[in-house]
Amino acid sequence: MDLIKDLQARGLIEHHSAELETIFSKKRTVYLGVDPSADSMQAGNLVVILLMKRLADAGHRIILLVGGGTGMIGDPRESGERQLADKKIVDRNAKALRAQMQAIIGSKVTLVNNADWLLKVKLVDFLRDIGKHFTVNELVKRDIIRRRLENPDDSISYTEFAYSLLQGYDYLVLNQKYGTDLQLGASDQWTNILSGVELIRRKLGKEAFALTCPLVTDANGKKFGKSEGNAVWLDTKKTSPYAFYQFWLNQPDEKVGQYLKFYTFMSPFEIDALMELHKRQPGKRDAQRMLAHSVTTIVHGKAAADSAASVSAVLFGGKALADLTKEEAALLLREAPSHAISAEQLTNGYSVVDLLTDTGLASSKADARRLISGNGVSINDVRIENPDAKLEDSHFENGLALLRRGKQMIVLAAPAKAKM
RNA sequence: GCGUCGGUGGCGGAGUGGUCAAUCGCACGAGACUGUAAAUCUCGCGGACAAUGUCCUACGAAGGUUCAAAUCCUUCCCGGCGCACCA
Repeated sequence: MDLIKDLQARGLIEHHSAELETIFSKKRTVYLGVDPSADSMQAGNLVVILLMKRLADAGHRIILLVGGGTGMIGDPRESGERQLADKKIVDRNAKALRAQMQAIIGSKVTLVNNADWLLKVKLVDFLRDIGKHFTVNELVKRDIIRRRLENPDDSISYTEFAYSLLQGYDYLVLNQKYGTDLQLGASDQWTNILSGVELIRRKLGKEAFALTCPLVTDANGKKFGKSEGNAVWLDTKKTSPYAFYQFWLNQPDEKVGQYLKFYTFMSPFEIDALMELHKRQPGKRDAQRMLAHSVTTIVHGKAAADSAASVSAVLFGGKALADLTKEEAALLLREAPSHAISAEQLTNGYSVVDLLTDTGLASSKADARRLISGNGVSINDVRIENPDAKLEDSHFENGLALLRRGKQMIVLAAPAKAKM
């Protein structure tokens, strides 16, 4: 299937600045900008990263821009002025993001940081050479800016107002330096991307293109926000491969089909066939299983995906810990998050509350107690009912205690000495 | 600069001297039902502890009045609006 049809079948195209046939009539140099406001990307960013990979695989040249310069400012949001990021943090985040994208997309990627040119820009030169090509009349018509102008409590600073010029300038620089002639982004970046398209046309008389994909939303129509606290990160330190796998496995029926198209490389035809099956037996969750395994493979590799699937099968297979085979128990100990308990702790009486906070399953002791009184904690699938409960020998099976918060958050506790 | 209104928990938004760790909605977490789903319902949602209670921190910041302050006063910081200045 050719690229255009594939992208359309997946619903990956939201806006495009010219006919798709024109845009893809030759090999392009494509760029995507990522804002370094965190040290890891998360599930929301992944669609557009994978879109880049799709283009790369189709033979287009790929440039990834980390917004080390624009990240100092931040693009305008719906409401409320952004906090300016600290320079050191931006630098550190930029490095982390760079490595992450490289790993997913592969080797033939050019990486640039707009701090390299934006931080050198002289104000008066910028206003003369770039600012002259933008009219305030046009800028104030933009949705987000207009909304913030109309709502006095959310007024917008000049800094954020000018953000679009910087992004436009990035495109201009990349066009001159690398011949970049296509910019990608999520649809919320559409007008910012067009700034660059316009700027290149006015200043250089050249045509450059723009393409956006839809913003991914969850079942409630909300976008996966980085600030929501429940973000699913690509960094294994922030979200373990097991948790990452579980996230995808838990997607609702209404969304699996779309996510398969957005987040995997299965062909739209295969996906449709799978969804047909799934509709007949939604309870089997085959579509979710496929989604979880595919995405985990893309991000963390096949070995990690296989392990996550195996651990999930054991944990949700309905078997008691005592009934696990040696192999299964070993697998759990190897793959699931674990926590060592010293002999003294055990003999001195180690409370379940402490165990919950020490393993990170609860954010505080108060939180741990709340969870226990809310029937949310179990060890080896036996519910802990007393908030003052201590960890005892009887809690261990095969030398392990499987601590569970809710259904999916698990940590294995094992005595420090006993190695299996 | 002057005047005026405002700044409350992740967000929105009540409260305007004790009954306030602060109504309510959203978000989030747990439970029930299910299919590790959705919808629905229930509970929870600052922290520590000798824990059905006690204490600490918290309503922009710092002081003050009071037996008692999110609530009153002073100063400062930040934002909105109006006026002035400047054009």
